[in-house]
Amino acid sequence: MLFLKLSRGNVMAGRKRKMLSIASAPVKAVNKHEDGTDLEMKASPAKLEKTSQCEDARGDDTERSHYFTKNELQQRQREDFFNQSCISLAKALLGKVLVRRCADGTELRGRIVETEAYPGGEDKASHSAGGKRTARNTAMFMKPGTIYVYPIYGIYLCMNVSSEGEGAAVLLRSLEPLQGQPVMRQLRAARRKEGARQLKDKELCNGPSKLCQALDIPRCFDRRDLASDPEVWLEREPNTSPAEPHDIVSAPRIGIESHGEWAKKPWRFYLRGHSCVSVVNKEAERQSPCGLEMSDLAPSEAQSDTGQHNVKRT
DNA sequence: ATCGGGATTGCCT
DNA sequence: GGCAATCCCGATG
Repeated sequence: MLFLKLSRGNVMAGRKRKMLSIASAPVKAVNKHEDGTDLEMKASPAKLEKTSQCEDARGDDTERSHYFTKNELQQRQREDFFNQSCISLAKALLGKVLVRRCADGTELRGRIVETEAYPGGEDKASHSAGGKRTARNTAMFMKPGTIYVYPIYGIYLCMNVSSEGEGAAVLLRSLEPLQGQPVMRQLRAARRKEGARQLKDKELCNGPSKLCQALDIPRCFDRRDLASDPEVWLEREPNTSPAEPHDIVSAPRIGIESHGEWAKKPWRFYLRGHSCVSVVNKEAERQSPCGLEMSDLAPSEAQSDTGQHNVKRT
């Protein structure tokens, strides 16, 4: 197999991470409140540094190479992709695949099916409203493609990708699981009541904090570069075309009701009819074009959903 | 130093 | 559909 050498974590770095991982791992492989994710959430900063996923694979110059396969280089989204306006990027991300390479080499993949644009500036709903820059939201002001991870409600995380524009970023809201579903299910189950029913595939990543759990995205990924990081990146699927406008529903963003007129901006985007979307907005779907002319629909159909589920785009 | 709220989720009725 | 969980961050004094 052809390997191309770039700068970032090599084999030795990987081994070192794995050993540290074992050293800090709980005795039971998967135990509620003792898995790595939980540890990450509750650990003090000093303790946090010892978890494998939070060890900075970029820190040590002597262990700083990573071998990307030719395939990886062809499909990985490079930095110019992220350099577009916030709303444009939010739509362009739909259909792209988020990849997470875990410390043990396991790769988890999910297709992005729902996003929200937070352009910043006047937008009161954004963490960067009014150009406000804080320790938390610094990543929103960094170069397009920078990951912004923030904690919410004390117990969850949300992942964003910065775009062009001061303080602008796109929230990732839902993924369609493509690879590593058993691992995702394990990561998600660790936070749930013992003995709870098994989650369906479409429930693994259908929410902003769910996808962070399922892909093991920790807080310390904040400010990393999605275009060059060895542990997380974005791919386009081969032989697929971008989502057509009629495949994309735009609706008001979720959970920001208190922000008045800004809550009404239709800056949530999702793939029409996709079963992994977290919240379907029938009103918005009725209003936006959907490929079929309204005159093609019987009156009863025009008022209900289109019957599409799990739409697979070509 | 203290205080209030949050780009959510899961469980319960 | 209601509501508790849970804590970091930013605002305020």
